[in-house]
Amino acid sequence: MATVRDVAKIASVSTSTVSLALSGSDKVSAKTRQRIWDAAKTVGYVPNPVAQSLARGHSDMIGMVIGDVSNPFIARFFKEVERISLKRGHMVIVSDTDTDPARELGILRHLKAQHVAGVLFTPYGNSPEYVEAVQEFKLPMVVLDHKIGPIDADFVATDHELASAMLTEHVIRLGHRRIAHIAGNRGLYSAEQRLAGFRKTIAKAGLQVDEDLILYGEYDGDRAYECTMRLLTRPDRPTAIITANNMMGLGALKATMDLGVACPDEVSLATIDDVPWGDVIRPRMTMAVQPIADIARVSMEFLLERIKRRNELPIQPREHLFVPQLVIGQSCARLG
Amino acid sequence: MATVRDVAKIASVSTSTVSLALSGSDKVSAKTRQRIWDAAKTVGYVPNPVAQSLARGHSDMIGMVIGDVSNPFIARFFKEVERISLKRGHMVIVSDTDTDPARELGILRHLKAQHVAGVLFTPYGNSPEYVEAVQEFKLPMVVLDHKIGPIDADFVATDHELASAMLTEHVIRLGHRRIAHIAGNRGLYSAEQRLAGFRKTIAKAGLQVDEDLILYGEYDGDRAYECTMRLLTRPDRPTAIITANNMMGLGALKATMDLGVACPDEVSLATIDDVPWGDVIRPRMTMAVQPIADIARVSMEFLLERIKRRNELPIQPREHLFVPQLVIGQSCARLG
DNA sequence: GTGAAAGCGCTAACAG
DNA sequence: CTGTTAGCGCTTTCAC
Repeated sequence: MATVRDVAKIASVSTSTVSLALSGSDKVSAKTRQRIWDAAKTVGYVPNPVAQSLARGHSDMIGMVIGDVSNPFIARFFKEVERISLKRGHMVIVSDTDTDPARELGILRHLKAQHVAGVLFTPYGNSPEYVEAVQEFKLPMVVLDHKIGPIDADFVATDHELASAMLTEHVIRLGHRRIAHIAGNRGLYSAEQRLAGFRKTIAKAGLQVDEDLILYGEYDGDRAYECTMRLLTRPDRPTAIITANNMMGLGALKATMDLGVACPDEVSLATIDDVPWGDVIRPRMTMAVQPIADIARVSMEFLLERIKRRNELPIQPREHLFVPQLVIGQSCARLG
Repeated sequence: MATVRDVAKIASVSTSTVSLALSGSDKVSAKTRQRIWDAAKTVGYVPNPVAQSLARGHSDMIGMVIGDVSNPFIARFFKEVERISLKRGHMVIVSDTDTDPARELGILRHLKAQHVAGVLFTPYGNSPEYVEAVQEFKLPMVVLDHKIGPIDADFVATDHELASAMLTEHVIRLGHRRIAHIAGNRGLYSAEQRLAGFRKTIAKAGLQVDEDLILYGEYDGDRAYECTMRLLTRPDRPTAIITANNMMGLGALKATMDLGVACPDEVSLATIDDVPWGDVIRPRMTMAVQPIADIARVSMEFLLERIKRRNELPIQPREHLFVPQLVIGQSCARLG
């Protein structure tokens, strides 16, 4: 492996000049720079990122801390992030935490030790201690989906409240009055926001929110299956169910299938998030789809900006919310 | 951030002793070791992995180069690998290459520059130059799924030939005679192996292999959709189709749905790999499921072993094949 | 058993 | 503009 010294020798300059030249500094004359560039090429010099990290105090890696990659929504998000990162010269270290706040903190500690350049983070905790612990890392950070804080980080997400409002409005306009909501994790920002969108839309339509029709499914397919079973076996069962994410949407659908309750004839279903393999799932789900590529793009924009300015004073936290797209399927029927 | 020097000072020893003690060497007396351990604890010392990497010449990161995380099979595999890695003190850098051999080589180069401890690699190339390039990295490596070589790496996979043989045997026993196979990427080890299993089983049953019923779907849902459309619109269409992976299985299923050809009444479908969200997909697919956790466990075992022995002479390449599990669904009907 | 010293490969003041 | 000089934090012979 060729080192800066080898290049320096060949180009007859010092190592520091090599370093400067290769990092594209204009403090090196164009001709020396070219000479150095050529020298580097002939010896096949490739900078050692580990040494760079040590000397600079930070690496060029980006950490990504997520809840569950096996959710296709998240997997696709990761792919986008990686594509962008690589193009900008960053590798990404993903860590799947199974939505466990303790693991998240552990991973963050590891990433901090690795001196990563920055972190894309989907937090699942929200206790004051947790938030403080996150803040303490003082890493360039963009928080996704679940706003916590106040912390020194940007926030990017879909407009959760809007997403569920869109779906709720849709089923109300189809004539539904008894509408249930299977929410995410109790207390989690996105879950409560989505629930709020549901409530407000129901209220706005002059309807009464039936608290018994609101269940927490923890963003988990199996839990949503259970919730749906409870809902569908009630004497006064709802005519429509809105689930707060894709896994829960499928869990709910499975419950209707197992129970033999026809969807959409007997119960309408609508969900936030794109449904994986929606093509072969019948009925086709009506859903509020999050713009994955856009979210990834803006998140990375924010993060790279923060990385660039890492030595400046704390940057004013920015926030960007995206409007989901309402995709009409065959899972909602007109009522009455 | 506390450094070895801080610890050394407090424990009144030299930095080298600290280093030795903390790495659990028995060249340090038990009492000094304890003293150092205490000192480290009081100053909150955490070793800097970047500095360790530079000094040692390799980091404690493990690279994972895969084709497509958005395939749930791969996502789950990643989760297993990460869980094991973390437990053993390794972080993992995943890279999704979209099955592009050129990108794979690029990623491998990056990982090499990062001096990762080792790599888990699913290669999609197979040209001699490609194989040589891979070999040149001389990284502790475990190759998954697609055997290439000969190279100095272990190989772990499901017994591809067996997987398709199991499915083929199954449909033959159900009375099918005109059986089609939608294979993976032409020339790719796993694809050809799976195809071979198909051929051999057909032949063994005394049937004729109809070459027109073998199509390459490139492990891609959309391509498999196209292949299935071709197959189902033939005058002498097959009564059963075996697909070489989950995405293609779903692609085929979608084609039957779109075409209105009833599965399994008019055509039977069976696939290798677990089908994501199989619970809500009707009919339930008959499939040969790969033991993900086992594959992950053995891969990591092999890799960690190679990492440990990284300074010894080339290790005899090992190989481990797993037997898939045949899961009977409702997608295959008895014929005649 | 423990310490001194020499790096790993690169960066970044600070001179010149 | 370019070179000198210190490190970044840790590991690892090699003496003692």
